[in-house]
Amino acid sequence: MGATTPTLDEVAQVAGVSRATASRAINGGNRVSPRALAAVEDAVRTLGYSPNPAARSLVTRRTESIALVVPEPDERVFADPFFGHTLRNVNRTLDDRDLQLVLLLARSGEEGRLLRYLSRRNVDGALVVSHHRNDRLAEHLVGLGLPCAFVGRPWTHADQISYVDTDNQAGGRMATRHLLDRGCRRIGTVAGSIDMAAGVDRLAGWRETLAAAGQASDAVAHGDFTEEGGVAAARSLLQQHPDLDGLFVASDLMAVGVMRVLAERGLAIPRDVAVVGYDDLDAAERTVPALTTIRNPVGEMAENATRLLLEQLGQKAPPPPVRVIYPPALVQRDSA
Amino acid sequence: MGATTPTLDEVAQVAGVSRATASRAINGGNRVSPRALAAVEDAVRTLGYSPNPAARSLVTRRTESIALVVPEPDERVFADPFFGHTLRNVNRTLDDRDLQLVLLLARSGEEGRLLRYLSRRNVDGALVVSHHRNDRLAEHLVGLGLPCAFVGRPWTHADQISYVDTDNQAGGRMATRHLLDRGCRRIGTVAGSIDMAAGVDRLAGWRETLAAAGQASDAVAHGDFTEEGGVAAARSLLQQHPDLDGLFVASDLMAVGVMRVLAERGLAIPRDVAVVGYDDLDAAERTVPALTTIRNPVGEMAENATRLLLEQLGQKAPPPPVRVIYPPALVQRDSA
DNA sequence: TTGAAAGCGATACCAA
DNA sequence: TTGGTATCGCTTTCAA
Repeated sequence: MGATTPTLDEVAQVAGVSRATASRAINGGNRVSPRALAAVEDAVRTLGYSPNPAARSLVTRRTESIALVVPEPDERVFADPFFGHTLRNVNRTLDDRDLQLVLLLARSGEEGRLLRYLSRRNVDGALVVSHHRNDRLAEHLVGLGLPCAFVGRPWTHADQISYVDTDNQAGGRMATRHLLDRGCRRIGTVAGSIDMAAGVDRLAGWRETLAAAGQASDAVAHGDFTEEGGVAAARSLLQQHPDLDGLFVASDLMAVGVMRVLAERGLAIPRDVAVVGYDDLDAAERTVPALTTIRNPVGEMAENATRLLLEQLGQKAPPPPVRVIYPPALVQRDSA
Repeated sequence: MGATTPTLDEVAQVAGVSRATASRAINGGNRVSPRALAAVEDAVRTLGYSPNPAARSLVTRRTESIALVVPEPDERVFADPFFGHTLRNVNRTLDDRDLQLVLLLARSGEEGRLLRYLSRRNVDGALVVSHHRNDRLAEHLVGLGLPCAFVGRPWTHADQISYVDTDNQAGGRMATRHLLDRGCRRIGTVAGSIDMAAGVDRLAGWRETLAAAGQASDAVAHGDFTEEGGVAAARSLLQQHPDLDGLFVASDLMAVGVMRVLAERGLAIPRDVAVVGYDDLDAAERTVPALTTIRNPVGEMAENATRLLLEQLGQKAPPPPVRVIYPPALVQRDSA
């Protein structure tokens, strides 16, 4: 079977109406008599008709799909629960609307294909997550005039783009203050990538708090937000600063790696070294001891970013950019 | 500014050629004089032209994109390293071709939207992963005549669909035999979902081997291939059969949960209870003790399925379905 | 409420 | 090698 897909013309013919009426009947049924509507619906059913999306969007100039853009080598995407939570909440927020979500990953480090896909307006809008300093996404999207919303502050064009974020610097301060308060005298950090706003801001919060307390802020190692990155960073950090008694780790996933290293070295958590993570995703509850961490409202952020994007899709003129910043919160468990 | 996107007509005008020539120049440049080609390329650049995909695919009847279909509630997708590996290898295999990969998840359990998307031929082909007994994907795709390939044997229409798989039953036998060989006398299993071929086949292999050895095969609990599912299954299994000394767990991820439960109960692995997992993804190396498991060539399968799909895309007539079955292999580590 | 007809922006055939 | 032109399948005025 699958010979040829029926067209709207055939539907109209079978229903005994014009193509125009058939079209109206299919799209909401406004200004169509009940009689004609029923006839068309019947015809659609018997013919197994489904509209050709190319033909449709050629005239409507809409694709009825939006992209979730993750400019990230795919290995990382699935290892990090952050993405799973985000995807899930985006998807959930889309439930009412008849929009298809298209997940776009930067294929093997080259973003050309990704940008081209967006340029061609294969989607009506884009949600950007895990944006890096040197990807050209913000610039590209603004130039394109494509509706978009970022999860996490864009590096450039931040005044022209709607985004949601948390106050990562405040989170870094909060974590560091907690370590100071529980008596740590030598506090290091496993920071995130410096090409991501979250990495930079959390580090700044840590540094600032130590400076205010008159402590040295030289014990820094950078991870890449992966568990293995946490392992490597912890190793080099402990190597250079064996006297550390507190660690602020810029993500829970990295903290898992860090805790593995501490365990290997026979260092007790929190007695020898106290550890504070960041994110409060499921990983945090499962570590031994349970991880004290800074809660990042990942789900709310994803949902809200999606809403910001959906709002733009209706409008013809781009609405003024909106910014939503969530406050972080300390979740105390057993590691600090 | 994103006023209006230039059309091919404008490009042609600027380049001083006809629309037909401009089109040829853009698509491969065959039968176009070097002079005309250069002029068009210039015009494209200065105008910032990119072709309208809707208009294009209206006539070519191709979308230049393929779907990775995951008929799975999204929570699970990201928790399982299986998907990450699959996605990554699919993506990698696509690197040479200028095809966009579109990830389609069944949104909150309803597959209607997903099937509709495929019906409309929004993609040129589909790769299906994690297919369940009661989803209508195989039937739907065959009915549609849409090129497709499955990772894992389809429940229906298996003779009309190309797919790759491993011999899961042989894997189940292999794992169980290993437990018998190391002296286990009372072997249970945490099986996978019975609505997935892999779940059923691995269980069958276990059962068959115990029967052949004259042992009881009544200690069965079902998990859903998640870590939490493994925890729950292990609890109920140990409750009912406290005398177990060997466990075949149908996925590494579930095995992680199972090992947590055993640890809680103070049961030593493998001394008190030997454990064999399935998949051999990264999780297996990280457990303590390291997990003995059955290796599933996930990467090769994904790559091969992608190739099977790509081959179909060229053809006008559907080529005969191809089936590739990989042999499983036991990877012995410390848990059994 | 209906239908005739004018596009939407490309590709591809065919004659030149 | 080129360009005129017929499509592709649908939505959307506009008159009736």
